[in-house]
Amino acid sequence: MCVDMDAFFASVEQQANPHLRGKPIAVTGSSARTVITTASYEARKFGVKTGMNIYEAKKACPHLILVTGDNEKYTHTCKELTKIYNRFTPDVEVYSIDEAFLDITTTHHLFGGPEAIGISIKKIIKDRFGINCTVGIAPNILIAKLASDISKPDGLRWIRIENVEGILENLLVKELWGIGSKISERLAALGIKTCGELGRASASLLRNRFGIIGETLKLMGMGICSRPVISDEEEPKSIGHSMTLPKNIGDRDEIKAYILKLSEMVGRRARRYRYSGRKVSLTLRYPDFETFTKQTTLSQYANDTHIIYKSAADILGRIRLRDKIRLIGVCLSDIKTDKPSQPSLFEIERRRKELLNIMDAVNDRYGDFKLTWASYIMQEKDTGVISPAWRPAGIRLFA
DNA sequence: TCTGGGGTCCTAGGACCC
DNA sequence: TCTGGGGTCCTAGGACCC
Repeated sequence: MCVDMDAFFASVEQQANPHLRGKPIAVTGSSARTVITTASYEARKFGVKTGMNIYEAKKACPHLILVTGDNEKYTHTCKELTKIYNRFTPDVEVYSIDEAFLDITTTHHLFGGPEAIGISIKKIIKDRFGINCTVGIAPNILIAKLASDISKPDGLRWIRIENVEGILENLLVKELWGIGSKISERLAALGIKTCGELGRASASLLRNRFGIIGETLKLMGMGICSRPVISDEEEPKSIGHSMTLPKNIGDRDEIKAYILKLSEMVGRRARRYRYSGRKVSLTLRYPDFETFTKQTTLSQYANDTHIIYKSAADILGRIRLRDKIRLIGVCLSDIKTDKPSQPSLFEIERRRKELLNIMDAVNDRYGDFKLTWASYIMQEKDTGVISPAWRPAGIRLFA
């Protein structure tokens, strides 16, 4: 079963503020150059879509109401939703903040069958949070996801195994979870437009053109998918932050000030959840949107803001910039959980760790960089205040 | 008042080692 | 009288997802 909230962020905002109900609204980020994150269905009627910039969205719908997103609200709701799913099965995969997979194979009979569970979940969520969701039920995740995608909004659809073939026959491959614009274009070049055609395509042809995923593509066309519901929370593989700058900047010291800011955000999140990483990457985007990433490997696992910052700034130092920069990103990857902190043999190490812990605690409570190193303040002074980025992150690493 | 932010997975090429 | 085969690690880039 796939449970997908309808226009999740927008629905939550409409619930929180009755004035917004029934109106075309869109949730955005907080920075100046933001885009639409979610549009209410009232706004979608006018053509407002996720990813549009504000200018485009306002052009499509002049009386569109813009609401700045509040991630904590959505994360909180997501956690509450997860508890509801868990009443029906322990096998719940919280795939994203607004979407979950439930394996009800062995539990549905306890609740009167799959459809009854879907109806119950929809009702509980509607009663409790006032928001709609769409439920897809199928023999596997791929088709359950499809069932919910094609039944939005406020839908419930059970695709039984005997109906899979018929539904896929004329469905465009792009509609399948995992087939994006590039693959569907390449398939179209082979004369494959529908899932039916994909399922009948030559396996060797697909293998030749797409390598290892060729086989999977054919199976997907046939509606076959063996991906299980992964209810165990997996360890994250990277922790990163990026931000589009209020204005494009070319000054390296200014860029470095943002790198520091982002390094602190990354380091603090890593420390909070006890992760260290061995690779640091810096992503930059030019005004024309060309985007590139360079990374470096550390000699040891680390999560210190200093080390992350220094690595990222070193990378910057090796780059010849051809233009101003519009986006900067810092990411820590190749990460692992820290061992239960074994006290260091060295007094100075111990004191340093303790100091960092205290600084983090203060900053968690009072905000980024309320307590920081004097050397950092000197840098920041040059460039004025840097506002924190709004962050529609996955739900994994929230407190 | 042009185009966000956070992720995962895969491929390919080069350096280096035995 | 032309240069193997097997492997790891590293970096960069791209496709895809929400």
